[in-house]
Amino acid sequence: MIKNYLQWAENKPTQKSSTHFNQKGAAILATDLLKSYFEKGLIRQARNLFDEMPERDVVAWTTMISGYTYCSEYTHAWCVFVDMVKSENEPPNAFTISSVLKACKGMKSVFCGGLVHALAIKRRLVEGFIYVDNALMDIYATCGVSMRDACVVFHDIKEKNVVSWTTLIAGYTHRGNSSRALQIFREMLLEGAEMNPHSISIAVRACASIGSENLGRQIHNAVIKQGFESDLPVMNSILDMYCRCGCLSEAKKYFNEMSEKDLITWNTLIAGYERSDSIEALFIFLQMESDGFSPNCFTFTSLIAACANLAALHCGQQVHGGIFCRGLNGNLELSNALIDMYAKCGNIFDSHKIYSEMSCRNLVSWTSMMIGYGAHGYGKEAVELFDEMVRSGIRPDRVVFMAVLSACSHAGLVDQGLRYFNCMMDDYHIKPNQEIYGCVVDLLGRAGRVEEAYQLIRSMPFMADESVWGALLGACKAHNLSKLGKLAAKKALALRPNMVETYVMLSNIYAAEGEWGEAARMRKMMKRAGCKKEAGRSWIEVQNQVYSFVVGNKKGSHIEWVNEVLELPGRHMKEAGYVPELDCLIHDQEDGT
DNA sequence: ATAGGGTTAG
Repeated sequence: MIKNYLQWAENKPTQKSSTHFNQKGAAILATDLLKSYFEKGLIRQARNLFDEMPERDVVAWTTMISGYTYCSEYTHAWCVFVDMVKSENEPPNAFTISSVLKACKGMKSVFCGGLVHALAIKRRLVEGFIYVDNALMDIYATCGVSMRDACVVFHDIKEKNVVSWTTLIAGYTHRGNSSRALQIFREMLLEGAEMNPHSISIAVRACASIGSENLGRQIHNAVIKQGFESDLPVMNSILDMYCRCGCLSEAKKYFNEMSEKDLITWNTLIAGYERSDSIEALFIFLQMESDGFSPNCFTFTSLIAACANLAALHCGQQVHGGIFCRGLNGNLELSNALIDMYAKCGNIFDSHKIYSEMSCRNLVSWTSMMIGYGAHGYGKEAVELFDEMVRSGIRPDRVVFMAVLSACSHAGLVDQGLRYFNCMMDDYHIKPNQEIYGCVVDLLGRAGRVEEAYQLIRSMPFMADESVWGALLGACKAHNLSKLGKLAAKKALALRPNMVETYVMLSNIYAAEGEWGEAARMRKMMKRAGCKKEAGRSWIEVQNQVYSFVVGNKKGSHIEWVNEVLELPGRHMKEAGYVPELDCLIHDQEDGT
């Protein structure tokens, strides 16, 4: 190996005029070669060369550490650093420290980061060595328990630069504290630090995650003014911001104007459309493929979610096939999306199959499976899964409590559900939000414990919103409690006067009591509030086509045989002795919906 | 000759 590089070195003209190699020149050339080996992914060759080098100076050691890190071999990088410190010949310099800190970040080891920090203090390589200070901030911000240590380092930096600010902002954003991140972004501008593409893209991401369209637009204007429109990460984050703020047509406009696009650009737009127009998301994917891009895990996750939203089982299965072909089926997020898709398409067994074949799971995996079970009426299974999850050492969050509570509600496991509600507050100190209260009201209400549900609302530490009152209203309607029902409906309407369902329900309560005048008055109020009831729409997939239909749908090319299919469950229900309860039907409006 | 922060997935 060493012969190789000497041969190579001899053929390469040196910048220096010296005609022969001294040791120093050879070492420099060896380090050069070391670097280019890593850049080509030739890790083995780099290691052999390093092992054969007679003199290894601090630069060579540092090149090894950053080379391994470049190739994502973080543990190897760390081992080189340990060997270097042990050998005591070449003490690490600021370059070494910042390189090895990046390796610590790759290992997600704040412990190793702390050791390096201690060594850096001992060798007086902190405060004033901006690369070291910024790298320290970065490891504490990304891997620390909180932002505290990162802040301590930040405040001790006398001359902060854009990188210091950006690292701090990114730390808060990635931890989900985007408003703090944006505060710091403002502070940065006030202190006179100039924004650059890096700081802009993280600030825009923060805007996107809290839906701050206003600030997002301001930053977009600044981007145009300063000519950063050609920077891909910047434009991708702006695209994402418009998507998350619900400005899809604008997002598409800027997408079309982009001269250069990468896979992330396409993925961002597909994910944006998936949330509100899943069919369009699938069309954009087809365009993406004809543009020569191949899908990755991110693309597939959005496509699977789109199929889930559309309840398009066949399409979802085809996408699943594509995932398999590319060997992407081990991806955690993708598996989570598949669990959800199969459950939403009515195929709970395939959902469970994906779940059970996963080699590692996160909170989302468990939650998706529980939501699936709950929606299919498998309350007991959801409850068992929840207990198993807690036993396996995963700490539940509000979303998974929501999943298990809603499963209990649908399966009529009232006391079980109430136990989880109390456990959430007492053992995990999670404060219930509107959604959780709504779920518990629903849980009590379905079981006929409507008075208890009302008392729960009265005991809430904040004002119940229209969805909580709506849950109570539903319970009142199911159990014919007209007095409390009227109260719930009025409360809900006071909070959201344009909720059609509430008017219809209230009107129906009056109608059921024979108070036709009041019932008609509600209808008029509803018209005045300018709202119209969306017809309840159902859909069915037959032979790779999704058909949607409403009650009383008569014309259409395919509706006749869809109706035929639909008669089957009706017949089964009749055979089982089911008698429809006619006074529960929502009274039709004049326009026939 | 060796070191930096940014974009997509519930």
